[in-house]
Formats: sequence, C-alpha cells, structure tokens
Amino acid sequence: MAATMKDIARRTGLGLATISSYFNGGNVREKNRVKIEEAIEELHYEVNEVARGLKTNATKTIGVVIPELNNTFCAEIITEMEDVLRSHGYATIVCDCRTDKKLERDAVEFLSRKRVDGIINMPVDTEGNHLKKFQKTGKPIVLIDRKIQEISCDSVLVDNEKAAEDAMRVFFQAGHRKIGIIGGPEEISTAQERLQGYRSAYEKENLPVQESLIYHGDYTIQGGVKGLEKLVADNPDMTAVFVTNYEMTMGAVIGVNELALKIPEQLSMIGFDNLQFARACNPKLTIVAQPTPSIAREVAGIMLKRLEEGDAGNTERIAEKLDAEIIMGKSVRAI
Amino acid sequence: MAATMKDIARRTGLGLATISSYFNGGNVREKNRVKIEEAIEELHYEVNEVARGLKTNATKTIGVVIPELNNTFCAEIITEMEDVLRSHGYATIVCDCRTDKKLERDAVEFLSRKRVDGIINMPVDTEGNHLKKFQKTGKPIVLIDRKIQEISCDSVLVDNEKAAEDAMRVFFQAGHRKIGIIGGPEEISTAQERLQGYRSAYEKENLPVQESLIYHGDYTIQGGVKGLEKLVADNPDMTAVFVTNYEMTMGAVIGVNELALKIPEQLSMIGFDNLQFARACNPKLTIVAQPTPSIAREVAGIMLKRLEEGDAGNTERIAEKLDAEIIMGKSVRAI
DNA sequence: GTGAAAGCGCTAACAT
DNA sequence: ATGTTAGCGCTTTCAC
Repeated sequence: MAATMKDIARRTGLGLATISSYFNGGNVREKNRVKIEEAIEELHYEVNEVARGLKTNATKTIGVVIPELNNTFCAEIITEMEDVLRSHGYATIVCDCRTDKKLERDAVEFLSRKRVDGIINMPVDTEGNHLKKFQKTGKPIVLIDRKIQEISCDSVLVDNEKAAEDAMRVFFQAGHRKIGIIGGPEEISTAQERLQGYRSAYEKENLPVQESLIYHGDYTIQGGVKGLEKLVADNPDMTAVFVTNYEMTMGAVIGVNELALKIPEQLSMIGFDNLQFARACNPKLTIVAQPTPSIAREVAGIMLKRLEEGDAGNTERIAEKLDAEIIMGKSVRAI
Repeated sequence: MAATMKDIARRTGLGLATISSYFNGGNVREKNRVKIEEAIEELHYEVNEVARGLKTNATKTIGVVIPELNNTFCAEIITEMEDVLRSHGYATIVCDCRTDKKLERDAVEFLSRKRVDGIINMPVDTEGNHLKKFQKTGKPIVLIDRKIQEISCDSVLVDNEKAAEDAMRVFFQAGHRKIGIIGGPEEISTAQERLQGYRSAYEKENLPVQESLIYHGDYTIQGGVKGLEKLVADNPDMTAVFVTNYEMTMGAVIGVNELALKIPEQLSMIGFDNLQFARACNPKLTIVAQPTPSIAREVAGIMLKRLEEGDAGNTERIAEKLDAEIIMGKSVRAI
C-alpha cells in the first residue's frame, strides 16, 4: 500500500494537522518542514487526491464532452485546453459522444457521477436538455463553438457569419456569381450562421440567392463528397463552391478528384480549417481558418476563472466571439 | 448539496448496508427495492464515485498518455478506446505530452496522484523510466504501438517490418529500384522496424541499399516536407518514395506540390495511414493503413481483463501483434 | 505552530 | 435480508 499522511505523522512525530498544513501552504516550523520532507522522500508519499476530493468536495477534474474527438477542430482545441488545465492541476476527462444526443446525455451524467468540477461542452443537443440537471449543481459550464439559448452559461464562439461573408467576398471579387455552398446540419448554430453569411453576401451584392446552390450537409467527410456531387450535377453553371467545415472540405476534395474536375480551372473552391491539409492540396486550397488555439485558451481560462471564484458565479455570463481568418491559396480562379 | 445514501436510508427507514447492497447487486426484498428506487427518484440521488473510490481503492479511471492527441493515429485509437472503457464504467483521462519525455513523466506522475486504476501509454521515452514508479503500484500498464524492453507489461503492436516490406514489394513489382524512404526518429521502435522492413525488402531483391535514399524524419508534417525536399535534391534518379507515418505523408504531399512534381509521372509514392486523406489526394495515394480500431479494441480489452483479474496478474504478458494493410491508389507508376 | 478529533460518503465485516 | 459499525485518507475546526 501507498504511504499516507498518518505514516508521515508517525515517522516525524508530528500531528496530522501539521502535515496537512504543510501540503496546503500553511506555516510550518523550519525544523519540521525538513523532517516532513525527509519522510515524504523515504516513504515515496504522494497526496491521495481521491481522499482530498471527498473532503473538499472538489475533484480537480474537468469533464469535456464533444461530438467527435476524431475531428481536427475538436482535437486541436482539446490538446491545447488540456495543456492549460493540467498546468493548473486539473485533469481532463474527455467524452466523445459520436454526435449522438443520447450519448451526449449519458456522457454528462457519467461525468456528473464522477463529480467533475465543471463541464466544457461543444453541444450536439441544441436545446441543452443534457445539461439542465448538471447546471443545478451550480458547477460551471462553458460552451464551445455552439450556443444554446436555454442554458445560461459562458461560451466561446467564432464569428461564423462574418467568416462566411469574408469567404464569399473573395469569390465575388474574383468575378464569381454562381457560388454553391455545402452547409452543415440545419439545427446547428454554426451552420445557420455560416449559411446566413452566405446569404448576406449575396444580398450585399444585390444578387438573388439560388436555392439549388445550397446543399445541407452533415459535417462529415462522406457528406462533403455527396454535397459536391449533387451541387455539380444540379448546377452546370456553378463556378465556385464554399465548403463550411473541415471534414466536408476533405470530402469535397475527394469528390472533385473522383469526378476528375480541375481546380480552379473548372471549379473554384474555398474550404474550412486545417491549414496543413490546404497546403497538401494541389493547388493549395484557400480556406477559412478558425483560431483554435485562441478558442482553447479562452475556454480554459474562463473555466479556471469560474472555478476559483466559486459560488460568487453570479457575475455576468461571458460570451466571447473570435474572428476566423482567410488563408489564401490558389483554388479561386479570377473570371 | 447532493443527496447521500444516508438520506435514502432515512427516507426509506432502511439501514445503510441495505442501500449499499442495492447499488452493488446484492439481494434486496422487492418491497424495499421499490422504496429505495422511489427515494432515489425523489432525491435525485447519484452514487458519489469519489467516496466509493476512497473506500474501494479504485477510481474506475484509466489514464492515457500519448505523444500527440493532435495526430490522427492517436486520436482514432483514443476515440475507440474511450468508447469501450466508458461502456464498462471507466473514465479516461487523456494526457498529451507533446512528444516530450519530461512532460510524459509529469503526466504519469499526475495520473498516479489521481489514483488511476491503470495506464495506457504510447511511449515517448523508449527506456520507460517514466513508468517504473507507477509499475511498483502493481496496477496494470498497457503499451500501444511501441515496445519498451525494460518494462514488463502488455503491449499491442503492429507488424511494422512486414508492413514496410509489403509496401516495398509494391514498388519492386512495379519496376522501381531507386526507392527513397522518409523514416521516423531513430530511437523509436516503430521507426526502426519500418526501416528494417525497407532494408529487408532490398535484401530479398538482392539489391544494395543506398544510404542517400534514407532520410530520418521526426514524424511531423514539417519533417515530411523537408524529407521529401532533401531526398529529391540528393537523388535525381529516385523514382519512388515510401513515407512512414501519416503526418510525414501529408508533409511529403505538401513537398511534392510545392516542388510542382507530378505523381506518379515524376515520382511514385506510398504513404501511411488515413484512408480519407489518401482519397483526397490527386491521384489517390497508395497507403499502408494500420488497423486503428482493432488496436484500440485490443488495448481496451487487455486493460479491462487485467483490471478484473486483480492481483492475479501473474499471468504471461500479452504481446499482441496486428497486421497493417496496403490500400491501393494510383500513386505508383509501373516502369 | 501544532495536536486531537470529527466527519466527508461510501463499503464491508459482523451481528442479528 | 437487513442493521450496526469501523474506517478508507484527507481537511478542518477547536483547543492549547
């Protein structure tokens, strides 16, 4: 068995309170400090955080619930977030709910039983039913990427409408008028916003939106393949296509290859996220890149802030909104 | 505060042991079962796994330490593993050590303090120093992908030498003789094995290996870019290149694009992992694909097995070895 | 500054 | 089958 504080107490002849105080930054006489440290060394003592957690009612553990770990956007954010949280002593339990509302709910319940101190969530259920019970515990919730009207909590979002408008402007300035869009699931806020950006861009050009140019995808690779095929089939006069997340971008590129289309000669394209993939495309893809490291750091920062302010969490809800960036490649032809 | 078993005991008039027994599959009189379930419902009771963990000395939590979450191979394995473990009631704490030995050691210590029930590790430190202390606890360790001589524990590996030989055979059969390789870090076992496969393949053809065709990369995208550039520059007569992990494959493709080389007319290529990326390449890339879902399920299965057999872990060490598969594309030209 | 003792929520041994 | 009780390893009053 591992050594306990009792063992240290016995060995040093000190009381439990002194040892505990030593570990919690209290004042301990120099002589005793040395004794304690020797004992720790010899007994290979390590604080038992489970016991501490039971007593303090805090596990120093954050739960993260995301739709797909196996998704660059999510993976990048988690990598960075976990880094920040761990450096503050917090462990991160990641639950991948496979874009399934039922599994998402299960995950939150699971984390709740594990008594995590807070939950970070990129929500699948846009009504937030999965979070309502957890919220009653008063523990902090921070939402990433997608907002939920019904849940009052902090969130870190990207200005998707602006990002989409920016991308569309690139097309318009290059002379494109018939621009297709491979959008996301209609109930997801990011998809709504990106589509809204697409529509506003047309409006600002005083051009009508042609509904056949809009494809509602599902944010998966296969969805991107299908979307591209359908848009191309339905719109012989389409000269460009805007793809609204990374997985579908990969799918659209696969579609282009399998249809043996030439980019940008036959079709111009702007994709989403993952600069490295964009560079690996030939010609290099122009993309909208979301600021994943900033998102991650913002989220982790807000969570840590809420954690340390404790019950005083009556302060205003934070709703950070970050800007995406266009990274130019050679996949848009001037016509 | 959340309800406790005491609250349920009070409300039902039963003793603590009965409630506990109810939750642990013991026999409880039908009448009482109903009463308990009503109380649970009304009080919104949830087992406190922290308290349970303190008592049982088991946290139902597995620690996972990997070099880069932000790496498809790792992400795919973790997704699948976490799924299996969670369905058995285990939480997974993932620590990304950024391919840094120091951070890897920190991660293991962190998990040790968190009292995880076992550790799954894709090791960076090939001497396993980071695991020695944890191993003394007697808790199970399962290694993924890379073996460590000094540590006696279970492992799930891929037959890398065979995988590399298979890939090389594709080149030889297409008539290639001057084949470059972008290998991994020399101290990592997978890299050694893949390189060994490359050498054996040449041997079996009774052809000498030309050292200038060997590049030692670092398993990163940027390393792949550099490797390709150097091999091309140093070997004007090279007709094919074998890239030995996914990140470097992406890098090599970037390199090819930036040098404006034509695949497979000017250079044939076989990459590693990630079928979707291979499909997104034009022409479709031929790749060696590792069986990530099988690896993940094997690892999770072994861990669960060790966990349930408890101290009886004196059984033989398991060393699973799985086969990779070649997925043909159009990136190898017959000459 | 330090020691004694209570108690966090649970499980398990023992008694009934 | 159920109740009583001790104790897992820690923190935290409360004395001294």
